[in-house]
Amino acid sequence: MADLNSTKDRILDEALTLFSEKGYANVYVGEIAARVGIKAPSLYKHFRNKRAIFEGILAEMEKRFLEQAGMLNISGNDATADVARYEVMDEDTLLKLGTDLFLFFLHDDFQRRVRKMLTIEQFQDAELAAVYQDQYVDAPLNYQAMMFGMLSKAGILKADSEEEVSVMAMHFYAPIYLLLTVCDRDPYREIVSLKKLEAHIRQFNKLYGRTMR
Amino acid sequence: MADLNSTKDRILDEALTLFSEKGYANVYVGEIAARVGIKAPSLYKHFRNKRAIFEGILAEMEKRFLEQAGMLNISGNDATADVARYEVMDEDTLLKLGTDLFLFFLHDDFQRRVRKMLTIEQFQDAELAAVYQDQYVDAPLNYQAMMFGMLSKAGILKADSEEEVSVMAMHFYAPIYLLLTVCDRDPYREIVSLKKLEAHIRQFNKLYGRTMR
DNA sequence: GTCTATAAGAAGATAGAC
DNA sequence: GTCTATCTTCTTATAGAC
Repeated sequence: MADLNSTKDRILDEALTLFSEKGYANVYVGEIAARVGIKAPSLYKHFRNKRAIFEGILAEMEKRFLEQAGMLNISGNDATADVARYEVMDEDTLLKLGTDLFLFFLHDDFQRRVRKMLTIEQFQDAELAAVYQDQYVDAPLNYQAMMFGMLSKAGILKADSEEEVSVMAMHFYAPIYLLLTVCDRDPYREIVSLKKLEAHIRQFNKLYGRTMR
Repeated sequence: MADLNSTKDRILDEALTLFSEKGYANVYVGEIAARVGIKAPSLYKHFRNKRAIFEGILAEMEKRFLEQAGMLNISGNDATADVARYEVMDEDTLLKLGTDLFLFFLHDDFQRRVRKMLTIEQFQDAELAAVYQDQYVDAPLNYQAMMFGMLSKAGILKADSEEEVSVMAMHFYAPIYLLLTVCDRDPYREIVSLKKLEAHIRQFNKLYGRTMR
């Protein structure tokens, strides 16, 4: 899917779009083919069967998720550098952090389609559920907890224990997650959701920020 | 579905179970029939077609949701009575409130299956998305906001404005929602999630409770 | 209301020409 | 690698006996 000029990648791309809108079972191979501009039987020169297309999408997904996690780790492993980076954390920086996370998940085309597809297909198979769990729950919570842990050690946020930090991460991320699912369901709610997101983060900062206590 | 002795209601019940596990398109009428203990053609004496079974479930759903909303309104309309009820609100009462909400959504068999079915089918049709939005986002948030508004007027919780109350409701409910979707995806995470829920509510109380400030 | 038999059609997949 | 023609299977739904 990296190169949308190759037919194989265009198949994956169109299939992902359709799967994310209608679910795997409601998409017919002829539909995918039509969007690519070929006939159904030609698909079988690129993929063994319909299932293989789905698995091709999962493979691409895994590849991109790993790249993404790698990026997080690079910034996350060097605690000293990170503390330095976040030392200047104020309300507007926190707001930007949350909004960026939200908008990346919401607007990145690949992210959006994969998330919707996994939402539909998550109950088919434990592996899909695990991918969803990791990507949209555990990884963001762990990342936020790591960051807030450093911020609280640096005296910027107020937390008395490791557990408080992990709850703090949930308090920061759960509203982002909720608003994300709201916008996936109804894109017209995006503007209202962005306002709610901002109100959430400002109040989060008021509740947890050292300067306010 | 009220009377599970009638074949018609047993069809709705088994269909809901299957739709919530595999999605509408992956369930065959013969499968539903087999669970009820009849053959596929016999189904058509009770429902015009497969779609009518799905719509029968939606009708039952709407009926139960309305009953449920009625119950909330009864307690919600009389503000004086509610303030009196919540005046003794302390951390343990708040904890029970949140846990009850969580466990009702999670364990009530009808709720659980309907929520999973709507999760799978939400992108098929704007009406299904709207039902989901109302039942699992807007209604709980409005209810919590109403309650926290009263509690803050009564001086039990700390909020300076209407908007703060609505953010407070999101801070209370969003983690509940997130943990709910986690448990739907993987029931083995229920025990851990209940612990996280408790930690969340205690910290919420610490952040927003008047007594702590 | 339930059954068996069967029609009708949809959808995945293959064969083989170009 | 793409096409047309076709096969096969699966699934919904109907007909008509009991």
